[in-house]
Amino acid sequence: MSAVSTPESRRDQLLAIAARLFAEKGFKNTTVRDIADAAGILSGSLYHHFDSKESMVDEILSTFQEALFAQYDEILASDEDARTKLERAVRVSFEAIDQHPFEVAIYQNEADYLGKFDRFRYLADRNTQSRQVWVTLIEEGVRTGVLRNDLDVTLTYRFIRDTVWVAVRWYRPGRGHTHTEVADQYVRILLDGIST
Amino acid sequence: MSAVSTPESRRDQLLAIAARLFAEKGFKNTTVRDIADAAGILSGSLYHHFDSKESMVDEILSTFQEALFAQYDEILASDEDARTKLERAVRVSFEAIDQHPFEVAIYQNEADYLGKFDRFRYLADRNTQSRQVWVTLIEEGVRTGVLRNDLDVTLTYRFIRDTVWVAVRWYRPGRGHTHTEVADQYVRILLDGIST
DNA sequence: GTCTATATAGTGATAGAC
DNA sequence: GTCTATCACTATATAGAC
Repeated sequence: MSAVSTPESRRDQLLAIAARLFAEKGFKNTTVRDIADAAGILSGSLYHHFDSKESMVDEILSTFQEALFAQYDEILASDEDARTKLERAVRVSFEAIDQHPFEVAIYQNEADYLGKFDRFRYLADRNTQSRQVWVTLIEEGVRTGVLRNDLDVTLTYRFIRDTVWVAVRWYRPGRGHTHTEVADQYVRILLDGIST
Repeated sequence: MSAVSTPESRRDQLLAIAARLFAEKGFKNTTVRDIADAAGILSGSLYHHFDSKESMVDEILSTFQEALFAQYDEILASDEDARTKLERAVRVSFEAIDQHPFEVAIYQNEADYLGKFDRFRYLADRNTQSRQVWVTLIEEGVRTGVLRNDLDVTLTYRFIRDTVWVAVRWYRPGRGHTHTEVADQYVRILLDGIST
């Protein structure tokens, strides 16, 4: 069992199945029986692996976010110019949509609602952290003169954040454009606009 | 069915309450008891006004979409230049977010899932119609030289559509910016980009 | 137009056998 | 690791009284 080829544990298989269903139908619309059916077992058997349905979505979201924010931290800490860092942050996000579409979709669709409960408080915290990442990069860009100085920073932050993540609604890995091509176009529009 | 000047019917009051809850908590997360509680009645009493919870969201969405698409049709039919029409379409959308935030939020959050059921097939039809509106305007812009001719039309359509509607996630009427100010900034970024 | 009372079905979760 | 069997609870919806 080498590190690279270790077969996915049963637990991880079940989590992957649940993630797909949560993303496609929504957390509340997905029953534990749906998950068990898709896995070819009975619903009671799921509770050998997980405490609750809530635990499943919790593990899916927290695992994904940990990996994503490690990437943002790396970019923030780098000594590249602001425009490059902003571009990299956008590209990392599109890569996440490509490689973890279900996790991104679940976060986009459920975080607002789930974040209200104590157990999912970390979702709101991550949201704040994400805001800091983007705002830092935008302010640095304005300060160093690579971005327009008449930008409303908060509005621009929301524009970028939403613009990037909302692509999870239509982007499908391996269909049409690659995530790199999509990121190219998005960065181009974002930086230079669509007009002549 | 009520005339323009008559006070809001009980039915409309209940629909407004349901719309707020569906937008805030999601359709599935909102129970008929939640709606009845918020209205100060018991859940059974709701069924004097509506067939089902599904009928409620159906009426909310179809009524809203009818009004919205009438506005798009008017823009498409006008003889202004492509850039003006595109701007107007963006502004009409932000106005909808301002005046019907709950309806827009419900559509954004639930249309993908609901659209799979026969009863809500019109949601998918409206989606196609919306695509035609934006693509028509973009292609006219490229043809008349007011938009860059290296744009991927489909990608640009998705960019604009998503960019506009996703604002419903954070925009709150009467707080911070007006919908006109937000539209100004969005149009500016969309057309000219954020870089110097 | 609302309430009382209740039918009916679904849904998350548990205990113990295999 | 999964199944059998089932519990407790929640949810939509109905019928008839007021």
